[in-house]
Parts: sequence; C-alpha cells; structure tokens
Amino acid sequence: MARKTKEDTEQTYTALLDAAEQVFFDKGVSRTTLSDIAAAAGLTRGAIYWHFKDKAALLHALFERAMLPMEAMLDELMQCSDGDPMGAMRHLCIHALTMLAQSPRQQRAMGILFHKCESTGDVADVMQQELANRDECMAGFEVILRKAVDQGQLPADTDVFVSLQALHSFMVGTMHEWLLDPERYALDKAAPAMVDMVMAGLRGNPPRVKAG
Amino acid sequence: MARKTKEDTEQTYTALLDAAEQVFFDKGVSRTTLSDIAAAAGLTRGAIYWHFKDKAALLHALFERAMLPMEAMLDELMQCSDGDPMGAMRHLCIHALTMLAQSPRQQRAMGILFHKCESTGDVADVMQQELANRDECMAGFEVILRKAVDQGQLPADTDVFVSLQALHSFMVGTMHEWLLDPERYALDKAAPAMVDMVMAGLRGNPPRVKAG
DNA sequence: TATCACATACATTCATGAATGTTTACTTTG
DNA sequence: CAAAGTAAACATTCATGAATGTATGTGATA
Repeated sequence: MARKTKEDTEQTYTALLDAAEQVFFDKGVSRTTLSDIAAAAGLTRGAIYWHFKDKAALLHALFERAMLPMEAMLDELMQCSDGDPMGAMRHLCIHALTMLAQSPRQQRAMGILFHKCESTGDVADVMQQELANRDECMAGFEVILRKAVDQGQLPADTDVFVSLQALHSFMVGTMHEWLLDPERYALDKAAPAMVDMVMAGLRGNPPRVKAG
Repeated sequence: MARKTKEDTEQTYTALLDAAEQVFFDKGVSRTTLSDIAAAAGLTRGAIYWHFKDKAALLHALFERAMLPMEAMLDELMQCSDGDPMGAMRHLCIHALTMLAQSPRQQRAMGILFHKCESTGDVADVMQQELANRDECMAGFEVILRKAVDQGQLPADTDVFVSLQALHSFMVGTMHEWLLDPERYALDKAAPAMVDMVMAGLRGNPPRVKAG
C-alpha cells in the first residue's frame, strides 16, 4: 500500500485493535496468529508490525483501551467517598458490574483476560501490568474501608485486610463467572442485590482482628 | 525401552502427570511442549504418546486426578445437609478453601485452570468438562439453599438463583485471586471469617424475588 | 524526492504426529 | 520346563506445516 493521511492511519490502528479484540476472544491469544488478526482487519501482517512491536504489545494496547473508562470511573467515584464510605463502596461495586454488563468491548477484553489468555511468557508481562492496575484499585478500596472503620460504619476491630480480600474476591469472581456465560442471567439487574448482600455481611459480621 | 512390569508402567504414568502438572504450571499450557514434559519426567515424547492421545488428554487426566478428592469431599458433606443446611453450606465452603490452601497439588491444578490455560481449541473441551463438574457442584449448592429456604433459615422470598450466583462467585473469586499470590495471606486461616461474612449477608439481606 | 504506511517475500525455528526401531516381560507350545 | 513367539512400553527418527521476525518492495503524499 501507500502512505495514508493521519486519519487513515489512525483508522487502521483501531481496526487492528478491533480485529485483535474479536479474534483473541474467539480463538484465544496463543492460538491466534498475527495473520489471523491482519486478515480479520482486511490487512496484512506488515500493518501489525508497523504499529506494534509484537503480539504482546498488541494485547497490551487492547487492554489499555478497554480498561480506560473503567479506571476513569473508579477515580471519579473515589473522590466523593468521604461522606458515606460504605455507600461509595456500594456504588463503586454496582457501577463496575453494570458497566461490564453493558459494554461489549469490556466483556471481550475481560473475557480475554480471564478465559482466553495464559499468564506466561511475553503475555505474562502484559497481564502483570493489568494486575498492577488492579492493585491500585485494591488500594483505593482499602482506603475506603479504613474510612468506614474510622467513621464508625464498620466495627473498630474489623480486619480491613481480610474484608478487602473478601470483597475483591467477590467482585472478581462475579465478573469471572458471569463472563463464562453472559446469557445465564442479567448481571446489571442482579448486581445491586448481590452487592447489597455482601455488604450486609460486611456490616453485620465482618472479619475481626485476632486479638478479640 | 522395553516392556515393564505393571508397577513400573503405573509409575511412569504418574511421573508424566507430575511432570505435566509442574511444567504446565511453570510455562503455561500452550507454551509447554510435550518434549518439555517428557524431559521433566526423564522420558521422551514416545512415552507420552503411549499413555495419552495428545496434550489435551494429558491435561484432562491431570485435572481429573486433582479434582477427585475435592469432589469426594463435596459428595460426602452433601449427604449430611438435612439438619442444618446453612451450617452444611458453611462447612462446605470453608472446607473447600482450606483444602485448596493445604494441597500443593490442587494449587497447581487450579492455578493452571485459572491462570495458565486458555479456554480454546482442544483445551476448551477439557475445560468444558471441568465446567460441567462445576455445574454439578452448583446444583448441589442450589439444593442446599432450597432446603435452607424450606426450613426457614432463609426468608421465603429469597431469590435462590441469584444467591447461588453470589455465593459461587465469591468462592471462585477467592480461589482465583488467592492463587495469584498464595503468599499474600493465609487462606486457611482467613477462610472461616470470610465465609461467615458472606453467609451473614446471605442471612441478613439476601436477594429477593422481584414480586416483593 | 524522501519518507510514510503498509504489502510481499524469505529464512529460520520449532512443535507435532506418525512411522519405525528396540528391548524386555509375558504367554504359548511341545 | 525350555524354547519360541507375541506384544507391551517405550525411544528414535522423519516429514510436515505453521508461525515468527526480518528484509525488501511499493505507491501515495507532503
């Protein structure tokens, strides 16, 4: 081909990301060839190697694009968590689940992350990066939980660390399992009740620090 | 080589499974060669092709061996769930987590299942099988939850299906996340408090069926 | 006309599966 | 019970295909 205008170039860039998103999701990361992706985008491997270093870089860019709105939402909601920490946490969790339920792009991206790629080799580095992002998210959760304890919304002897693990595990597990079969139930409808149930447990019978 | 005694044969069989378990866990399923496994077992690919049809069959046998004790435990505990369904559920969940925390073999197997293999291609069939097993497990959980409703341990308008999803998601998420870094916290120590927290939520504020 | 944005061609590596070889335990037969 | 035959339990070799990375070609654009 020939040199394109900036818009054309950008268009093929996103076309490659779109194609990769679809093919990775359909065939899994390790089984998809760069040829597969190029063909799905109506291009050749040359285009991929021009825009990305290799398959791992492509995957990384794909995740970045998909996770951006989620992280933005988290950051935004994290700001206004001072007045009612537990309420903020509730909104955070529900919003994260409903966002997933309503965004096909996030479903594909997280579907790939959970079920269609191995944490190994070059890909492991990419996933390690995503885990680092999650750790930041966890840190935010922990801040909120500590606020809740400080403000008396949770008992003073609450084991914040274990509570954090439980909450986070619930959230991840819900996404993980729902993505196995999104048709099974309407996550966006069920999310509030599920989150409220877990948070009721957190309020009513949280893990306590040992010296009790 | 030559023909061996039955004990010798069985020994190489388990040696292959052990090697596969380790190498799959270290390198991921797609990146490990049958040569890798054979070498780790001190054998050659010939031995593998003799005992197993292909890589997928090897993986299947590996999972089967690891999941057997877990399923046996589930079946056993499921029997005595009539008197106190919620108590039985509690024991079930805690026991499953502590078993995982204390069995390196299960840690490797479930670590592979969660983080070191893609649900795609031939491997997808194997994982589909594992999912079928989980569905059976879920069905057992549902039976127990219904008993709990019938016996008044849970409100009559409890949405059993959604409760089931929440509980199961919590369990899967806990295993999934803990396996990312088993050193982070002692799962067997924390499991009772975590399970009790979620079950308190289930008692205190379960999902309700809509017509309320 | 230089360079961008790809397409095309090529060399290399590498895993797979099948085919074949080989030794030894077990079985049959006289 | 001894010799011979059979097949189990692997090891070895080979042919094949496929994916990767690189190197080079090429047309449009500024």
